[in-house]
Amino acid sequence: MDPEANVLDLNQLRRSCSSCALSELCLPAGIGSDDLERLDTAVRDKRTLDRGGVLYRDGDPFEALYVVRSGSLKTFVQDETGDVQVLGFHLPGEIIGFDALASNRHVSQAEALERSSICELPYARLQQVTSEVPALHRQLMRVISREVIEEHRHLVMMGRQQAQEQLAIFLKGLADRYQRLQRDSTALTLSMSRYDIANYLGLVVETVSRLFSRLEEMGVLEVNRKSVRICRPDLLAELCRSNTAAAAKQRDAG
Amino acid sequence: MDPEANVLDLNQLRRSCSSCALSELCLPAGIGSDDLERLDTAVRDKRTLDRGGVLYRDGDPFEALYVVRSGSLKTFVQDETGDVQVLGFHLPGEIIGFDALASNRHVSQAEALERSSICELPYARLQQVTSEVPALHRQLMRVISREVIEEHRHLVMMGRQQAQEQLAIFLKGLADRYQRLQRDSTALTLSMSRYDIANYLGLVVETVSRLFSRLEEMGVLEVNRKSVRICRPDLLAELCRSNTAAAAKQRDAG
DNA sequence: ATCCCGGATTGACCGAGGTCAAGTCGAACC
DNA sequence: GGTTCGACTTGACCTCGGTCAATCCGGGAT
Repeated sequence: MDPEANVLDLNQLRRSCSSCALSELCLPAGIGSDDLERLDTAVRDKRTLDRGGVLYRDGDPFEALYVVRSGSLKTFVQDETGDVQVLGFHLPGEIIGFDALASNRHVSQAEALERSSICELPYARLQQVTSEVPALHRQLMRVISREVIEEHRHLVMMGRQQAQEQLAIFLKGLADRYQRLQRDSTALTLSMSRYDIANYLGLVVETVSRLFSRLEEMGVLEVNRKSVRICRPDLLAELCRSNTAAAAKQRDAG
Repeated sequence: MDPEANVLDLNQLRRSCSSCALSELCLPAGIGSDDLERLDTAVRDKRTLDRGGVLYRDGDPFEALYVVRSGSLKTFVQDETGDVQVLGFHLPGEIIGFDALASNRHVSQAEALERSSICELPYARLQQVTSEVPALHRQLMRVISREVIEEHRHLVMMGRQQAQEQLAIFLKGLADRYQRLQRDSTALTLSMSRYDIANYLGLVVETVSRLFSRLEEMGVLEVNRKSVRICRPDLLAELCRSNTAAAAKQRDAG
């Protein structure tokens, strides 16, 4: 927009999408390097949030989409009685804020679980760029669609699984995302509280606590406060679908 | 916009978006009449499905988005063990098929609950039109976002509510959608089976059956097979949030 | 008209997970 | 270094909803 600002951008953007370690996981995935430079112009800046810091809250006007650059966040909805449902936990490379597209207001809240840094994509600019770069448009749709599918997974987990399977699936899911981030997928650091986990799974905190203990007794995990070592990934994977056979008699609903 | 053109459109496009009774609920909502004509060119044709007919199944290549024109469908995922989770029920004006945007394959199945007719929007064509009509692009994003929000509602319902509240919310939701369709919102016709309802809510049929009976005893409903009369909409609304107070102690998760 | 079958209802019983209460532990703060 | 506070764990008990089984009922086929 402002030519002067553009020059500055080029300096600032040295460490931007084009060179970001997350570019293969984030919006740029599958985008050519020239188009990538265009995308860079849509990234306003990086925000930093401390633990508990709020990125957006319910009712906030829609201004931007956000990419987690480092750290982690939770998103949740809260009804008039104050009752909370955690919708998801978000690791680097993941994009949040889509809930506001429908009504131009956020209908959920995003909160940092630890010190986190965020890339902000002002929607007006992003829209302009996507209209110029069809590949980016497609990619954006793909990312939203992934969000829809992720929620399907969440729904299946809550609706059909036993508590123990739910926790196993949750941990396995985290481990898989660690792997995509090139982290050691057997050494998880749970930035969220037990309350958050329980709420996310539709359980109470006592149940989650007991399940961690049980999985430890079974030799699947070693748990120490927020750090979880997956000693037996094979067993964990096994637990993700045991008992499903029993539940399968509800099959072919209708 | 141009009143003259409107008259012409109505003649030319008798059976198309421009004259469709659903246009205010469907993709065209908020689109000018000239752009609407463009949208019409993206609608391939109408398909008709009988009860049990499959619109798309898990693994099918992504070809189109679909608008329910009449009748109703359910969407669901099915895991390798055959275990099903119903994701939603879809009434006229609602758009389905977004799950395939991520990977160009559907990851769920859509099945007619009764004889239904469907508008097919081939995605290649739709994409071309949306790239020419920014308003339509926005509208499409808005519709997907609504899908995300709808799934939030589903998640909250499954995660936090008692069985009776769940059923109340389900029925209230249906009634609200009936109202948008200008139908009598106190006389529901449940095109889905009790199994489908139970599965959707994460319950078993017996529980759903008992709850219908209980709500009937309470004077809230009159139930006769698939037809449900809501005698006391006020009570039904009340039931949607009672007991939430008790659950609210899990508040502020974390 | 009768049979049959699948969806739906109802009852008796049971168990996974919620509730309530009593600790334990670690980290932050004087 | 002790105190405090909140997150977490563990145990005892209870309840809601699941399980199993016995009908009921209506619609379609013979």
